[in-house]
Amino acid sequence: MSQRDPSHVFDNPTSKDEPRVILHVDMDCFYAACERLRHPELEGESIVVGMGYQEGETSGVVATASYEARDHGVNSTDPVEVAVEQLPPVSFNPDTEPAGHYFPVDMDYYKSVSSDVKEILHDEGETVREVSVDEAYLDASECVDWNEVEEYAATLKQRIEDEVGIVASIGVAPNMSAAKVASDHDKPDGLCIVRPGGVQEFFAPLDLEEVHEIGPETAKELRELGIETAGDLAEANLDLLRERYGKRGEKIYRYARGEDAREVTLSDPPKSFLRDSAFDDPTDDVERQREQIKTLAHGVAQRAQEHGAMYQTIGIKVVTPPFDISRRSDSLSGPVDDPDLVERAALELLEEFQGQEIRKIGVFVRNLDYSDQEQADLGSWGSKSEGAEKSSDTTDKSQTSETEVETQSSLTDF
DNA sequence: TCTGGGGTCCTAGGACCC
DNA sequence: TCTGGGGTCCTAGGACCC
Repeated sequence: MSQRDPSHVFDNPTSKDEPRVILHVDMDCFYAACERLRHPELEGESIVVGMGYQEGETSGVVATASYEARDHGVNSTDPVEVAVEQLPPVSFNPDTEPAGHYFPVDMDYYKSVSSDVKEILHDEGETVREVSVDEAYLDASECVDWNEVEEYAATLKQRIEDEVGIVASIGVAPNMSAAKVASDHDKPDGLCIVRPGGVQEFFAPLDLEEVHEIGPETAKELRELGIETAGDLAEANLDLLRERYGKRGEKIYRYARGEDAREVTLSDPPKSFLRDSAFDDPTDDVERQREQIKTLAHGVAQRAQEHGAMYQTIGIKVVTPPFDISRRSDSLSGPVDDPDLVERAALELLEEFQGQEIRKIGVFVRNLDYSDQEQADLGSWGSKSEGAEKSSDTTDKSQTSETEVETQSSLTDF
């Protein structure tokens, strides 16, 4: 874009006559495909990858099920306990039929496979936005014409299969939202092209949930208003949608009409980090809760460190039965990198939940800072600390260590 | 089927400042 | 002492995505 003719400098780059060529690349059953990649003997077999699952146990939920496993009734987010009833693990009894091969999630490995794929994408496209480990957008407007799109996308798909060994579904459209829906449309092993003139027609018959950013809640509400399909939504009253859903109302309206002006940009650095984990059973045991918090606090601090991020806000997420999510957080006067402080702060925030049964617990940091400026003075930590010292906390950074000692005691005294 | 471990954005309301 | 209108920052919760 920097090469544009200077006389066009006042043009809106998104409203140029030439429709953009946007691809959405989505790997099929990615975790299962990765396991198959390193276990080629499992070709054609049912594979289930479980989060929180451990060999020989039935804890956790299904992260990904291969299509063979889906044919036996195993789906994403099913508890492993339920999945094994449909499809017993081979390890339980090698003679049962049908049977599935169960694996715990191995993110490091999946990330390494993913980066091989992303390398090809960067090689083929101009701008690549990596959305998650198994998904990315490409803007190919400058390197391909709409009448060569099919060949371009097919080549990309083939390269991924040949060079990495896994199958991706690709959607091509003049904007991101349509490309995303298209990649899903012919899964698995899909290649779906929605040409500039055909976007509205493509969207009209779709189910509400297929529109980006419409989940079960919104879909239910919309149906109560008599809106059943994307086509209905495209013709709904925009003012009413705005009134009811704010900015999102307009977004889903535009998406349903096949309109999306977002540009494909490089991914932003993370804005928050979270480590959370569920108890096997909800527990009100304070010691267990505190131990969990300590582990998670150091885990999240380490993750921030690995990303070179300092944090200004520390918080906890608490899930109590049936599934009520609460968050509590506190902010500092400036960004820090201090795992022990994360632990102390998280433990203090946990006190509010004393005596309550907790099903799941997490520690997060937010308000990230990726520059390596000096750590902020810690003296003003916590909105609950007495206001008296507040006036002294902006002055001299050389006093940090002294102030930190004070802070430490104020955090443990309650 | 009650629910794993990550993330994002938006909104509402309170505190505080001028 | 009572008061208006506006801005900014922060927290908490909801909904969504993978």
